[in-house]
Amino acid sequence: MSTPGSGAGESAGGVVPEPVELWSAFKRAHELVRTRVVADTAEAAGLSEPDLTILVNLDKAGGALRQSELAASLGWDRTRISHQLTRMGKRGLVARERGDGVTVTLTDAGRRTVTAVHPGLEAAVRRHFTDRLSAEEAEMLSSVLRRL
Amino acid sequence: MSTPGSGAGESAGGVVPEPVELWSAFKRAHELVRTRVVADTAEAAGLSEPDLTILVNLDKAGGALRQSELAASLGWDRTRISHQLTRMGKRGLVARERGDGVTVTLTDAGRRTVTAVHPGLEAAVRRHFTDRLSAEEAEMLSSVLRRL
DNA sequence: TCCCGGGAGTTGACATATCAACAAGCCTCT
DNA sequence: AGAGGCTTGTTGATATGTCAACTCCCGGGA
Repeated sequence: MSTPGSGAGESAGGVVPEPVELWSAFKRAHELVRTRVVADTAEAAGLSEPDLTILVNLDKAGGALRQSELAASLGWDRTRISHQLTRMGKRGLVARERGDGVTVTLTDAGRRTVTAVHPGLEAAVRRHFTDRLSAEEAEMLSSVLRRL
Repeated sequence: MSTPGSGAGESAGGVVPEPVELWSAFKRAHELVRTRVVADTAEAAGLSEPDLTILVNLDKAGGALRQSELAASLGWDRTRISHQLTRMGKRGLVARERGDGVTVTLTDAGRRTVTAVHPGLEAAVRRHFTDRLSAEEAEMLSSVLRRL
């Protein structure tokens, strides 16, 4: 299926990839970067990738978020968040309070953990991801990702 | 808000995003697109996303691959592939043969399934992913993803 | 008031992913 | 031949993700 069928709107020099191919490449890149970053960071701190994701997101938001907002900001399902927070709660990284909905808070231990891990995380993300992009690529990628 | 739109190459005033932020955006976009595409395709055919991933990859390779090559082309771990193929083997979608390593083959049922699902998959990927990218963006994304 | 419907969270059962240990084939060196 | 060491694949235990109920709360109508 490599032939376009109709040579509509082909621009010089660049080949517009097939949709499914591009999506496969996207998944593969995600997989590779994720694996490498996790190997370089979470592992060292006794954290899993989802742990780290939640901690970083809460930290970025100032330490507290409504559970539904946390879910939305990650693109996660509500049951996934619920299970994950339950596990993290048992380990003392986060706390939940009922109010108007449920508010999730970083505990002191959680804050200490994310503070300790963040420099290594940033270094790993640079090493395995952003350092491999030019400035223009990073900007374009950022705008594209926001749009999805 | 600087929206590049159709402007090419000009990056006046563009803000290069923070590494961790960009990575979070990447993960979120992956999550959202994945969820939507799966909801529109796999669900209908009784397939999970990993099932679909394997089937499409095998199909693209002509129907057979060494297990380690399959793993490498997806960025998957060997135990993940092994478990996944075991599950799919039980459902008759793929078969394994020992030889120089292990060769994974699409069964007739597997081939029929992927053929049946492919049009819907392509439509869903367009709808939720590539249709939201300009041609230049798709090209650049493709080159960036290959590099990772 | 009662009932209905939707949003938000939880729970338990099952599917998938990860980790550590193991097995088998295949080199090479001695 | 036989002892290491490397690559590939498997297995079982545990962690994480998904699906289908279910609860609880709230805000209309009739």
